[in-house]
Amino acid sequence: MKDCSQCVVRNSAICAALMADELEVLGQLGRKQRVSKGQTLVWEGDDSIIVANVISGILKVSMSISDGREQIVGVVFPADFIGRPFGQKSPYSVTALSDAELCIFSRSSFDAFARNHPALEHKLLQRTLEELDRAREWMLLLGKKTATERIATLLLEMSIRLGETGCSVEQNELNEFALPLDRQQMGDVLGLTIETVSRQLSRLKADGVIGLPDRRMVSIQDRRRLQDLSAAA
Amino acid sequence: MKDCSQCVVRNSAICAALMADELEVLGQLGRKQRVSKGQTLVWEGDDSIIVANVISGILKVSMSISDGREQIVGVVFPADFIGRPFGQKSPYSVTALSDAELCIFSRSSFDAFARNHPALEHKLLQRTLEELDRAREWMLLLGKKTATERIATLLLEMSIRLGETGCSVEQNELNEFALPLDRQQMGDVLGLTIETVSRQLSRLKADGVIGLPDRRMVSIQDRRRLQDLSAAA
DNA sequence: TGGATTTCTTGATCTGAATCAAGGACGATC
DNA sequence: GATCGTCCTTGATTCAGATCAAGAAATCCA
Repeated sequence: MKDCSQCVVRNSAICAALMADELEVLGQLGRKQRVSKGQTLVWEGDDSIIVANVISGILKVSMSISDGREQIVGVVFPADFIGRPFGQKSPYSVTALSDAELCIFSRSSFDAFARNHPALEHKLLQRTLEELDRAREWMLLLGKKTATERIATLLLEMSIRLGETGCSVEQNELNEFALPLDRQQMGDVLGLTIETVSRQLSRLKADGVIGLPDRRMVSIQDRRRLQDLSAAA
Repeated sequence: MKDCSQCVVRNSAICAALMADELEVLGQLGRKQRVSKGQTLVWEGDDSIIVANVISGILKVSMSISDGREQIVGVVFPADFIGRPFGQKSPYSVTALSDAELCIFSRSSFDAFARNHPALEHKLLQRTLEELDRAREWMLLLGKKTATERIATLLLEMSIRLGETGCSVEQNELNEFALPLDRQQMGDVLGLTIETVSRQLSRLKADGVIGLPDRRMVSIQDRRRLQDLSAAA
């Protein structure tokens, strides 16, 4: 890698744990790579060869059953970490939902570097704990929420996560944003079919809770109502 | 704590990362405590005050919606770690499903100790990554599997996790075991109602796939068939 | 510019699991 | 060993969301 110090996610990715000199060493291990929309970086069940930081773009983490049923188990944003460190196999696939830029490491070299840099491992631990919290929150959604509640929860979550800028501190909930997911993918995140997703969105629009300027764009018109509908704890 | 070196989970809990002298220091920070079945140690939304290692017994990790709907998002076994380190609030509750023995630490003192003991944090990271894998596996179950598939998956998972003895290496799948969950709790893990759980179990029994000697006991009579029914990847 | 393709919406119908409603079996207590 | 309370099973019915089936609206590209 040329120059990590100039990286846009330098202060928000796990690299923020490192001093300039350490960062340079890590930089030697990684390479910047562009991936295009639809490309799969890691395949479920394969050996865990690579891990990466996301510089730009959005990716999905998914698991599936042999007959083709697929569940999206995570959506990854810039500054997030992807891949399965410290494990032989990757239990899930990682696929780009948009064109994306990554900073890729071989898992083995990343593992070795991390083991010698406790501050980096600490950041990774914090991120993994947050990811686990999010996964469990989603288990509640998948196990117990109705279709309307699921859609409302997803829209609010997206408005928050898309609003977290690279500058980690600032975070503003967006009231208008482009969904990084198509209808099918929304269904795969929510455990619903594409038709149910479409119907629920139409109803929220008809009720004046949201606007749908075009296929991908959502505007939140009544956030309070959306929050009530989301059945938050 | 009196003597960690004699602890039954000394070599399988995260403490296995520590040398004898470090273990003694950690031991000073913790206290052994018995909790009885039904007792809740951590409440969803409260400040994260304590973390603990499980010495014996089984506990549940759960999240709920204000109207009372509850999802069990984790089942915790001996040698596992509970609580939310490095975070202000606990997003979930932890409740004993059986009488249990714990080795409890105040979160702040545990956090401080862990930050100075990278090997311990590394173990914790590994465990958290495994827990995340399990949570995602369960998201697939909750989002995409049928009632029969869910029950089959749970029975197989229980036969494996209950078969992991304290001596981390050895692990044998049990063909007869006592469920640590009642029917309602099975429903809360699987995103099903108690009636559906009961019906599915009755059907598996009628089909000769399992036996149900009494309320809590399960015997697996045709593991291959149960595996097929579980819709594993 | 105009078809072809993909993606999304809407309607009609079906179905798996939820809900409603009894009973039955077990364990505890006296 | 009768009585109570809890937990579990089974049956009848309902319903939310899946499935099946067209169309409509974007997007692609030739």
